[in-house]
Amino acid sequence: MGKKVTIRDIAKMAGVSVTTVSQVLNGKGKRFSKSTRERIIKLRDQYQYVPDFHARSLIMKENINTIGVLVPNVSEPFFGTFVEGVQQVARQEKLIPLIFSANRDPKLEKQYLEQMVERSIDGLIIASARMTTEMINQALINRDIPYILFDRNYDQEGARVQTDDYHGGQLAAKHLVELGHQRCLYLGVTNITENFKQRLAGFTSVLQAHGRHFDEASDVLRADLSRRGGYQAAQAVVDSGATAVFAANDDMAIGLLRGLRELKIRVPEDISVVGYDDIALDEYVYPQLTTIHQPIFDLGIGATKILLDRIHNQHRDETVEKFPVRLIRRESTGPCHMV
Amino acid sequence: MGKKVTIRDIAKMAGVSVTTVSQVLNGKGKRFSKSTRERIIKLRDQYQYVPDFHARSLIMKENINTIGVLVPNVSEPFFGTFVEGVQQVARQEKLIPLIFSANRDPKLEKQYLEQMVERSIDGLIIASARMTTEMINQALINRDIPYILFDRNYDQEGARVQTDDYHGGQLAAKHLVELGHQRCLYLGVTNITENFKQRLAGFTSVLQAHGRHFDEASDVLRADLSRRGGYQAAQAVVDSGATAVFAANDDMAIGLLRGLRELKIRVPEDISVVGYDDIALDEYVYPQLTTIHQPIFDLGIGATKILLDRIHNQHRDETVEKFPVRLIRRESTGPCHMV
DNA sequence: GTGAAAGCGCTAACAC
DNA sequence: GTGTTAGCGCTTTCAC
Repeated sequence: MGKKVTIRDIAKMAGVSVTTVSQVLNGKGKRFSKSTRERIIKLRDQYQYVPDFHARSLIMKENINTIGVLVPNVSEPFFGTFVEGVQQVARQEKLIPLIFSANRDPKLEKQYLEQMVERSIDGLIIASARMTTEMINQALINRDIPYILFDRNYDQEGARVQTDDYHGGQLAAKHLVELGHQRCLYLGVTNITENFKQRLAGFTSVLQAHGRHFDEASDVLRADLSRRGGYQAAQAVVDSGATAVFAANDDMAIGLLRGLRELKIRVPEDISVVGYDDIALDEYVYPQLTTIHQPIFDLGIGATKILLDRIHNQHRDETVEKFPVRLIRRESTGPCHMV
Repeated sequence: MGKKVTIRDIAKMAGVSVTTVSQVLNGKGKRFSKSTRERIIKLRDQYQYVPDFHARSLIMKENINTIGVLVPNVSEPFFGTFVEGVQQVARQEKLIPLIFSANRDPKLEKQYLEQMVERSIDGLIIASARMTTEMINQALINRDIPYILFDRNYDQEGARVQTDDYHGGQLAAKHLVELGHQRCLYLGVTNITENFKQRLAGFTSVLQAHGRHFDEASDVLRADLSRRGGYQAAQAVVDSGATAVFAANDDMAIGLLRGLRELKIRVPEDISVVGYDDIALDEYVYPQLTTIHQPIFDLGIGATKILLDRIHNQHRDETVEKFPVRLIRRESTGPCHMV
């Protein structure tokens, strides 16, 4: 316990200068005698000397091998899986991922962002629907830190990984139309971020193309983007008389499933439910959830790889990497049984 | 974009010395004239000057207001909720929580730990069943960093938050005995960590006290500590002929629920299932899971508060704070229907 | 082969 | 009221 051993301590004990120790320990000590080198190495091991991180980064300015990851909430399965993808690449590349979970609080997000910048991270992955590019740049204080955006507005600039939400919405609608449903509902938030808007737009377009009536005023149910939100919306869903619901994400859908069950509504016999994301949980709820699959884990991997590329190659272009979505049919959807 | 503005730049522009700037910006500038102070503040805002973190911590050595949180896996609901508890306190206390998710990989855990130490965090919360106190101390390189243990072996030293796992096991057994079950199974890992051992011991003790036959060789089913593990164990559970199962945690129980459903076994009519933890999901699965409640969120809060106390007051005692567990009866358990 | 010296950006005694 | 100076622990030129 106690005083930290510094490079000077080692130098003194080895009877050499700090320069020598520094050089040797950084693999630049070819010019020193073998005996000196060995003496220093031995001392380092013996005293468990580790160079001070701050002193080091004060000089070196880069190559810290740290990336920051800002997500709304790690405890949501969606972001949890995303973070796992990031971590997988991080492990391979010997990167340290600093995870920040900002609880969708813009002020906190900004604060965390500033913290990361101060701590001289090499790059950033930002999954926040709330922050505008402007806010991000401001927090980055014009420092030249590469970052990748994820799960956010389309209308912003910046490199990012993205899935085709519009197509996802289309897939959901097509599936329900094929099952014969006449009246379909969208359950979710309508205007918060572009990705949700896109899902809804894709959904609407297919519905209308098949002659279904759908307008936002009557066929969109707003609810909190959470299991609880979906749960609480169950009664409204039933009251609407619709036979199918497309939920903005799986969490809502799972909540809705519970709500419907408690109201003695059978899924899919009475009402079909489609979710969005394909979180790991979907197979464990009852009935198993039909959903639009997003490759969440791969998105984490992809985002990290792109980031690394930008860190090392100083790309200034705004790559947009698209990942495919697809329908996963499980048990929560079925043919329309309305007479 | 580009050069970072330093304290010297500000000083030059304000026509004062760096000391003046430093003092003013750190709220220690009472002795300076108002005009000087205002000039400096204005310049800082204008150029968005932020003191360099590393330069700062090189001198200050503490009061960085950062704590490290090491968990096996943020994407597991249990740890996700725990981390949320930590974050709540962190927000209130203006602490920055650095979250590390080490995927139960001891080497990674050690590496992350070292990283945290280097980055001069003020304290640590370690949730790892794998690391021994010795390993932790080694990674901490004898630096005097306060840390709190969570969800791990009892037989280690160190301050920690803890729940009474033995009692939890007892509660589960008592519940099943009261429902008339004769043959009960324990599904889980048997000997990895003390908390699981305790659950099993408590469970066993009550069963035997009530004259039930229970021995580890035949009545303990081993499976992976995950939803998948529970799922895969379903057939074995059925084959055993038992009418009730106590799963080591909720994730396993939820997996088991799915497995039993697919095997057309009714829960709770044919088999009762009790989980452990009371993760938020329990109310959303079908049937809703009867479980032993651990105050996960509160444990996060508690751990953080104790840590803060230790950071500020330099306690050297090894506080062990106990949190209560209780049975939450839901739908997955019922009277034994065996003839 | 080795080391002295400069300096990264900042804070804090201690002068003036 | 304000500035000088001395580091924090480290890396890196450059001289010997």
